[in-house]
Amino acid sequence: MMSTKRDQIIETTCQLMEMQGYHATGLNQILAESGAPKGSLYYYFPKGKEELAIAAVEHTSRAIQGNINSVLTAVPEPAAAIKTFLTILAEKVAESGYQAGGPITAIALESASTNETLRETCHDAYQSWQDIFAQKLQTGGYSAAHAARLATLLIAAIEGAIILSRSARSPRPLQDVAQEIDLLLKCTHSG
Amino acid sequence: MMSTKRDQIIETTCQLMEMQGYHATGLNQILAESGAPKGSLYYYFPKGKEELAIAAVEHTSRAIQGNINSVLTAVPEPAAAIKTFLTILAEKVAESGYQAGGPITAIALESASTNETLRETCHDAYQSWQDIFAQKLQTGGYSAAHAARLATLLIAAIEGAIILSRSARSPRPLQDVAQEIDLLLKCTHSG
DNA sequence: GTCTATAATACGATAGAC
DNA sequence: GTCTATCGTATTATAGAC
Repeated sequence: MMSTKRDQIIETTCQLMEMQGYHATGLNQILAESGAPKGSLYYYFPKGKEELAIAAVEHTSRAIQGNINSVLTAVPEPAAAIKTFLTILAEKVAESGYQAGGPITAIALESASTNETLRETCHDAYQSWQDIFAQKLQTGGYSAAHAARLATLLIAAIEGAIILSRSARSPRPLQDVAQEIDLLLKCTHSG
Repeated sequence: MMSTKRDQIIETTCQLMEMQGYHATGLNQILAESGAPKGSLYYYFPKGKEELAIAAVEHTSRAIQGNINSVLTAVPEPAAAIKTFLTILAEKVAESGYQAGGPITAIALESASTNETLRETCHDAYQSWQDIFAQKLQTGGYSAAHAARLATLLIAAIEGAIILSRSARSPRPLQDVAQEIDLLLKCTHSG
């Protein structure tokens, strides 16, 4: 059977690392908030904190893939679909009290120069999201190369705007980015 | 006299937090690499790690303000100036072995939900860079409001692209973002 | 499989000699 | 002002009962 306690530990890890980052989040804190004892943690994740963080990144990556897919399939036109996605994202971040944004960016930054395994796991997550956006943009008439570049800008702008909105405690950066991205997509349509 | 040892401590802090983030960087490591003893650190920064991190963020903020200003004053046309800035940035990040990118983003993420003082210090840094870009864009014919939105996108895209390039260990994300931003600025020129 | 107690180590911060 | 030794408390990880 699929262990529910394992999932609880992973989700708690996601929440805490989202707010505090990788190194600031202690195993004891994860255990306390998830209600699991230390023995369980090392039973499910024998390699300890790194293995747990990898599971958290992969869990978040899949969840966001689902979010992106559901919006992009619901709205046919690429520019409108991306605008919708960004609008929803801005609302989610604001509603969370500017704590949402996912644990991946924090983990990516803290591990980029110090932990190859975590770095690659984060890179894979970004790549998976970019691929989804790039494929959608191609249906709007962009070449494969141009769609890939636009998707990269999109991921970069989203990650950056989340950081700016959290630092400013304001939805404005996310909203401004949404508006300018929309402008870019309309300008370069089938370019 | 202006203490050189104080500056050494600050610069070492910038370098280490740039690679590892705030919580992963220990005071002992900063002391070891800067050659300063623990007593000196608490003499110059009586409030400890937080005060030191604030000094590091402000130091980096001013340095980057200088970088932006020097490029934007050297190149008259806004779109060309921004393209030049992004190209230089991509080279710097690659040359550093994908370790550069500044300590601010890592500190911003780790402190956004847990430390108001650090959060505001990071926000001020982002705001100062945005203001410089926005002012330059206004000279290119954009309205104040549109210039501000574009500058926000610019900062967001740059911060995000640095994270993507570091995670991918490739200059491509930064280069792709530079190209698409250039396209956007040419599309919407005096729009 | 599940849990507790504890080991080994690193942290930030402080006290006090010089 | 400059430095060292140390305190108290976190951390990750492990050992071993049940």
